[in-house]
Parts: sequence; structure tokens; C-alpha cells
Amino acid sequence: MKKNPTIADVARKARVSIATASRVVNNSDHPVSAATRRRVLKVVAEMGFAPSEVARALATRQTCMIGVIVGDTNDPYFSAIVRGIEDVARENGYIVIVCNSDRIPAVELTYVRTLLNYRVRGLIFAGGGLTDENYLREMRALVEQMERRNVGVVGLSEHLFPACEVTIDNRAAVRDGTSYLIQYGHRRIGMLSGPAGLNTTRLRTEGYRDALQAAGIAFDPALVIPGDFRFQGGIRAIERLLAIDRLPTAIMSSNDEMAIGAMVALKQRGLRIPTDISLVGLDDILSTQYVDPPLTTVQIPLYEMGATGMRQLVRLLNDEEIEPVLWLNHTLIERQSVSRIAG
Amino acid sequence: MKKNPTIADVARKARVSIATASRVVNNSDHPVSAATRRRVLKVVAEMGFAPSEVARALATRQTCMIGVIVGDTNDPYFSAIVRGIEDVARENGYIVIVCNSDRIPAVELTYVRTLLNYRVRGLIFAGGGLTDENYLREMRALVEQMERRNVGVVGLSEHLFPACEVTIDNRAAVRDGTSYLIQYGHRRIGMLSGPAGLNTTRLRTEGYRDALQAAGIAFDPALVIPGDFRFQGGIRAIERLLAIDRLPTAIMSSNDEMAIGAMVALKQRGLRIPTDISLVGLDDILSTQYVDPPLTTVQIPLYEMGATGMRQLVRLLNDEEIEPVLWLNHTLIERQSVSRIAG
DNA sequence: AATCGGTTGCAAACCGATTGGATTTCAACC
DNA sequence: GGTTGAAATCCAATCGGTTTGCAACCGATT
Repeated sequence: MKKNPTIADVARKARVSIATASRVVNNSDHPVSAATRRRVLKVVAEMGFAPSEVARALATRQTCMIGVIVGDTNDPYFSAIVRGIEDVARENGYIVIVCNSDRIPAVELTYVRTLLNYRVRGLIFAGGGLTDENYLREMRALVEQMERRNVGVVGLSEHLFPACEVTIDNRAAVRDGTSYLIQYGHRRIGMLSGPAGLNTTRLRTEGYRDALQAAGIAFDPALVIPGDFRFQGGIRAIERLLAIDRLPTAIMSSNDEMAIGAMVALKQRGLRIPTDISLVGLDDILSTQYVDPPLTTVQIPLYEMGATGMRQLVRLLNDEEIEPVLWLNHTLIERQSVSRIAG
Repeated sequence: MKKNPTIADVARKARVSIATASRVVNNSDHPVSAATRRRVLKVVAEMGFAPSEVARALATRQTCMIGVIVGDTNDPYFSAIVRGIEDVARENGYIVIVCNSDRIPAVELTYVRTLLNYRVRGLIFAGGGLTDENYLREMRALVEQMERRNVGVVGLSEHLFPACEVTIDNRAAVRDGTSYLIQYGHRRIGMLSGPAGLNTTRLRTEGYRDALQAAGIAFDPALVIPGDFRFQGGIRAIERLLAIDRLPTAIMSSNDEMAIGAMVALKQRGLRIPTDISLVGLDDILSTQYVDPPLTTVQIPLYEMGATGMRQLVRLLNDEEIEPVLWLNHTLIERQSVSRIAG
């Protein structure tokens, strides 16, 4: 097992001091004569020297690593966000450590601690904040600690601890989706909600109620089906809804995958969409375009959220002034899963 | 900006030497009296001390970071693999740095070098190897270097540089998919192939030819449409195929997303699937289940590939004996996008 | 020849841990 | 009471860089 060449090796071979070699490599502003510089650079090339980021991190007390906490990389919602983060990170010389929490408080906390031990320069929380009390207490302490230690923190949805944020208005997004259904004459509207313990779930359900209330429709808790943001969850939700005496005429889903699951389950039972039942999703993942019928949905700029979040983090780390909360727009995308209700 | 507590702080406060403190923290087998241990542990808890992984990495010359090079995290193919990697990594105390290369040789090379400077313990190449000559030359040199520096390397498809591998038989997978179509009476079969410069593309196209040859069907290069593994690519491929005088009666796609793009494009033109044209995909991503009709496809155990690859890497790093190449099985999943040809 | 300001380069401290080997402690034994 | 050896503890080198203070050197000016 051979060792990597060190800056000492370079210095020796170029017959300069380590300090000089270091200055050439980092082209610092300390003056170095052209001849010396050339000599060092030549040796660097010959030996294929590249400074150890580990050693450099220890000396400068800074790394260029940023941690990203996601629910599940395999969920298209997160994978789009991560891609946005990664692209901007790369442009700015950062590398990204991705951690899947599965939205489990303990896992998330452990990851955050580990990342801090690795001395990441910043941390991005993708996905909605958890609401668990113990989790929040610990997380707030950690965020405070990061503040003191100069570790940047950015949240990508509405989190419950103080951090710079880039988010859409989840409540309004679902309100708009639901209102759209109401405009089409629907008054008995089901809601596929997200997993418990998630702030986003809370907000989206509130948006649903807002829309109902604005239209003077009574809220029926039996029509709100808890889900898990996944395809199978959508299928199960339909089973639960069918257990009710009468199906709603429309369903607002708090994400696309569940909406698609619901669509498949409904079609399997011979129900036509949108003729028999209308469906609105949320996120606008790619597959909304190729299900049949294409899914009407409230678009969230996922990639952009990731990219913007990372951009904010970069600014934060450069000590630039930034908006504490950046709101991104959602947009209703009309496709073919909603129809005016008969009668 | 406050500093993190160091082991020196702990040692001082517990009135022991740094060495002793370190031994307690790592519970090394060097003997430490119960009383001292308790005292140190108490201080550790009080100060919330956790050793800096950076400093530890420098001292031990080892990190617990592993790098993963993927084409695009946002592609369900890769996101499933990454999830498998990450789960096993976590179980074994490793963290994962994800890098999107977009299959561009220069980007990939740069990432590998960066990761080596970060002193990752191992590297996983997800996705098929690139075939660019210059790239291969440089990559082989890098792999050799990693060998010497004891950095583990695992490839997850058939790569063109020497490394431990976990892969399916890409050639056979496409052969089997194509043969399935032939069994259903198709003889004029189109092929949606992958991007140029990719070993996997090569292998899969060969599998297509193998199947034709075995059935005594002449190979028609006009029926092989190059693609990009993406939804839009599938749509474009159909446009190109339609430019031919007569459409094939079936299409073998070298991945699912393109197959689905093709399906959408065909349906838009009023063609029925599988009545008018049959379709077989490859990968078995989730959406194959919810397109209409559900897509018959050759399943690749993506998550398992990632997980197994990471398991192999762990073994490699523990100096255990491992198989240099591990073959995983593909399986044809019959759904509803293939029908027996009329006549 | 002495002075001077600007270049250039060096030695050494430091970052925060690990670790081999030296040193101390202390109970048991002669 | 002195010796001994294992257990417990500590010292200091080391990992591979960055950075600062200081010294040497240079040609030009007085």
C-alpha cells in the first residue's frame, strides 16, 4: 500500500519550504517569485500531488461538505430536490452527503449529529419538518449549536425550528387544488393526507379545510384519509373510502404518488376518471404526464427548491445577507383528471 | 462563534491525560480503571463531546465516507440503487457522498479525483461504464492508484476497468425480453437503445441481436433507435420510427422510461397497445405498474444491486475474500403490453 | 557605505485526534 | 522493607496540511 504524496514531498523535491509549496498550491496572495512558482508547479504535476482535504479541513477548520437530510431518495419528490441541490453544490465546489431519514425522528437526529462530527459546512433539511415534541426539543438545541459553530442550516419546507427557509406555501397549494375542484361543482371532496407527525401534512390538511370553508362546505372528517405519500398508500386509501356509504365525487391528494395509486385503484373497480370521480394531485412528478388520464395537479418546483435552497446556503456561508424565508410559487396544472360534476 | 469541545478539554476537565480520554471515548482495549472511565464519560456527557471525524480521519488515515457516482439521482433507476447503497452503508457506519455525472466522462473523472482527495474509503460506480477511450485510460490509472491506496472500488454494471462488480447480465436481459416478443409471433421488432458511449448500451443492443439471430430473423439497423434513457427520448424515438415506411409490430426498449414515452406517443397517435403494437421495457420501475396498459418488462433488482454492491464493498474494506463478479438475476414480468401478433 | 522598502522564503505553531512506548502506581510477595 | 510485575496513566510523535512572524536578500537611494 503506497502513500499519497504530501506537500512535504513536493516541497522537498522542489527544494522549497513547505510554506512556499502551500502558497503556490493555493495560490495565496503572499508573493512567490515566478521561477519558484514554476518549479513547484512542475513537481506538483510530476507527482500528481493533490492536497488532502482531510488535512486541509483540520487546519482551516472548514470542509466543503454539505449534508442533506431527505425522507427517501427513492421518492421522486426528494430525488428531484436532491438533484437541484447537487447541481448548485457542484458549481460552488461543495460535495453533498445524502441521508435518508424515512422521517423517523431518531434516525434524523443521529444523522445530524454524525454530520456535525464530520464537520459539514452546512445542512439542508429537505422535506417537511417533523412535529414530534422530543425531536423538536433536541433539534432546536442542535440548530442553536450549529448557529454558534457557524454551520449553515436551510430548510426546504415549513420546519418548526428556526432556520433559513425556501418553501412553497403548502397550505395555499392544497387550498388552490381543492378550490379548483369546488369550481368544477364538487362539494363532497375527499382528501388523501400525508403521514402523521409531519408539519406538511398538517398544513396541507388545513389548506383543504380553508377551501371548504371558503365555499361554505361542511368539513367531514370521515373524508380525510391518512396516507404515507406512496403509491400503495393511495390504493389503500381508496379501499378505506369505499368503506364509506357513498364515494366523494372528487379527491384532493396531498401528493401525486398517492393520487396515482388512487387512480389505479378506482379504475380497477371500474370507475372512470374523471367521469365518475375527479382527482387532483400535488407535486407534478413526471409520471403525472403519462398516467391515463394525465393527472391534474398542483405543481411544486421541486428541482428549483433544491437549487434555490443550496444557493441560499452558499450565500449564508459567504456571510451575505439573505432573506430568512423565500417563498416559491405553486401552479395548478390542468390536465384531464377533473371534470364538472354532473347535475 | 464558539468552538467545539476537544478531547483536550475533556481530558483537562476530567483531570486525565489526552491519551486516557481518547481510550475511554473509543473504548479501546488498553486498560482504564472503572473509576477513571466513569469520570471521563461523565465529562463527555456534560460537555456534549463528540470526536471530530476530520481529526480522527487524519490520525487514523481512514474515513468512513464512501463515494457514489451515478448518472442522475433523479432517474428512478439510480435513485433505487442509491437507496440500496445508503441503507447498507448506514448499517455499517458509513456515510455516502452522491455525485451526478450525467455520464459525462470529464465530470466523472473530476468527481473521482475530488473524492479521492476527500479520502473516501471506497467508491461505487452505479450505472454502466463509459466507453470513451481517453476516459478509460485515465480511469484505469485511477483505479490502479486506488488499488495501491487501499480504496475499495465496486462497479454496479459491466464496467470496462478492473474492479469488483455486482451486475445483471445486460445482454441476456434484453435477449430474453426480445425472445419473449418473438415467442408471441413478432418478427419485425424495433429496439430503443441507450445513449452512445455507454457499455450497457452496447451490451443490450447485442442482446437484441442475439435474440433475432437465434430466431433466424434478419437484423435491420433502421429499427434500432438511439435514445437517452428518458421519457422524452421514448417519444422522439416513436417519431423517428414513424418516419419509416412501416411500423414494427413490437418494440423492445432498453429501459422503462423510454418504453413509457413510446407508449404515450403511440397512444397519442391512436395506436392501441398491445393490439396494434407490443412493448417490452427493462428495469421494472414503479410506474410500469400504473401506466395503461401496465408495462411488461424485464425486471432488474435495482435496490438489491445497490445493497449488494455496498455489502461487497464493506467486505472488501474488511479484507474479506469476495467474488470478483456477482451476477444478479433478471426476471421477465408479464403484464399487459404484449399480445400475440395477428395473422 | 549605510539605509530602506519590498520580495521571498523559512521555521515553527497549530488544527484535534490516535497510539506506541515510557512511566507511574500499587498490591502482592519474599 | 524492598522487590516485582501488572495495571493504569501519561508523554510526545504523528497524521498532512495552513498560517504567522521573522529573517534574509535584493536593488535602489541617499
